Amino acid sequence: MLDRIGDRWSVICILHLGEHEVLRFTELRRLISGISQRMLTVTLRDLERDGFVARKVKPVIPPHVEYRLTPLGRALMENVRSLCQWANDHQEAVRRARESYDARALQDVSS
Amino acid sequence: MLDRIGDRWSVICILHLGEHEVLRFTELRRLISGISQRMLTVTLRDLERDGFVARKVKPVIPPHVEYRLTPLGRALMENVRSLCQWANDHQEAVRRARESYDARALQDVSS
DNA sequence: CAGAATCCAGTCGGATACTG
DNA sequence: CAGTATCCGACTGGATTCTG
Repeated sequence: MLDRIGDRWSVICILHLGEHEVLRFTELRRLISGISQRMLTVTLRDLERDGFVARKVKPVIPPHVEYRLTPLGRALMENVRSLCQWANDHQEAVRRARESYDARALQDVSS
Repeated sequence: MLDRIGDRWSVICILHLGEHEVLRFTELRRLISGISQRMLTVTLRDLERDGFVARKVKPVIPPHVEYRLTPLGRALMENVRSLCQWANDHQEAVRRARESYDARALQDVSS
């Protein structure tokens, strides 16, 4: 299951669905700028398969498909969100660590 | 930073370092059966670069290198562990969701 | 012991074109 | 609108070999 958490697009999808209750395919596509429609399709199918997202098709023309989090998906979203929150709070520390590491690496090369 | 959380080997490394305080390269390698020495090297260097892991080299022959979590790394580990805990608690639900999805998918094909 | 370097097969994901 | 299908370049990570 950690695969899904480790997947960039899955996380972003879940986060957006967490703030919007229900979203159509194209709405999600617009929210997640940069995602290809192929990856959105694949990601949503995987999330649906795992029981995190519910997909409802309204049989009209043109097609109308809604996505929303299941209770399980909402629970996952809470966890993911708090992890993202933590990541956000400490990203500055990581940035500094990287800078100092890279600086040391440069030193080691020149010596 | 979510890259690191999403990386399978990073998560496993962090978890092991969370229960062992300090580990040598080969000890980690043995604990994480299945990892190649290349990926262990790469993973540890990335974790060190991000400031999650401290690497201490004792200049003896043969080499003796120790890895341990930094305070930042320990904080990350707590988060990761609770997420893994959640994942574990709900993996059965996911398994069922997948089964029912796959069953439905088969139906749809045959109809 | 703890890596570094190289090679290479497999996978991922973007771009594009087509459809009910 | 909401996909599916195909092609293909890029990156990933394992296996292997070599080193202080």
